[in-house]
Amino acid sequence: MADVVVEVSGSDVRFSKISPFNLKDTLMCGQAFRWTSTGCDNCAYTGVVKGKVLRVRQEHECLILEGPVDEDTRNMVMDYFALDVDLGEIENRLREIDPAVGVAIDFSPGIRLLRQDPWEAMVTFIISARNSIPLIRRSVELLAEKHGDPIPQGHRGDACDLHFSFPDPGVLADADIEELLECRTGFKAPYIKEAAMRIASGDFDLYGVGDLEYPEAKKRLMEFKGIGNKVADCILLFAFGFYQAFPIDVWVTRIMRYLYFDSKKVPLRVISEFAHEKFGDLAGYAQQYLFYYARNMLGAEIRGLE
DNA sequence: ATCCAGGCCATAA
DNA sequence: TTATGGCCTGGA
Repeated sequence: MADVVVEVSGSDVRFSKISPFNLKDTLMCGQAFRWTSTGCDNCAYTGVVKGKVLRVRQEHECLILEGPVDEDTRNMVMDYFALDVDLGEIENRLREIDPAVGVAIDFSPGIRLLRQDPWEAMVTFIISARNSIPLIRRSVELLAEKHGDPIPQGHRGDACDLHFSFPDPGVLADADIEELLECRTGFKAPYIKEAAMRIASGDFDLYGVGDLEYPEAKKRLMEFKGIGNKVADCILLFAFGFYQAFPIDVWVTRIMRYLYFDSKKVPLRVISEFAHEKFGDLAGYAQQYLFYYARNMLGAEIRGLE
């Protein structure tokens, strides 16, 4: 348990004692898709989280939530950034498990795994299949603009541009496939509608997934069309905080083969078992550092690996 | 033009 | 149980 310190300075809220912390990498590493850099010198980020427009920035090793915000929002942000998690200890434990992961951590320390809204994460990562980050971002934004609610910003800073909440399951359940296609969701459109209908009808208790054990939770999610191994792990890791989840995309596949399998072709199942064995309940964090490192550092070197 | 980018599903053996 | 092809989309 981290002993985060919360203090109000002016209208802003400052969260300190959360070192190591890298806001940019945390928001832009591919786990969340509704943040954009704003403000002077792109030093701040604006995003929509659980129906609220947030503006945050980093000062030294602190997270600043720009205000004024009420106490609920403050607590929501603490939970969203999982500030109760002692990331320094996690990074050290991973370094001990394997210095190779330590290299990835040193490349980009302070990536916090967020606790996003499960429904939004579910739709987002269904969309992510066979898709690129810019297109995922656009699809999610289009869904919000066309089906979400405008969020009144009052007198807050950059009020000139309007933001929209992510639409509830009931709203997307009532949307036509054609409307979902207009959000560039492609062949995933029917998957989104079906998921929305099951959740809106109460047929599936999405928010209860967090109370299950990891294997059972994953099994349940994978019963949805459009949710396979990787997408299920993304939802479990980035929304529910199942840190033993280990999403394996092409980049993780490449770096895992490169580091542990002599760059040889290995079934994903083998990589998955290996990761769970080696990293245990820190697999999700290991994945995030390795993924980021693979994409941004080793890109050209391991691209050829399948 | 052709390829491919942070998968999944249906089908086939 | 593992291996293929197709799929929406849009940028390189």
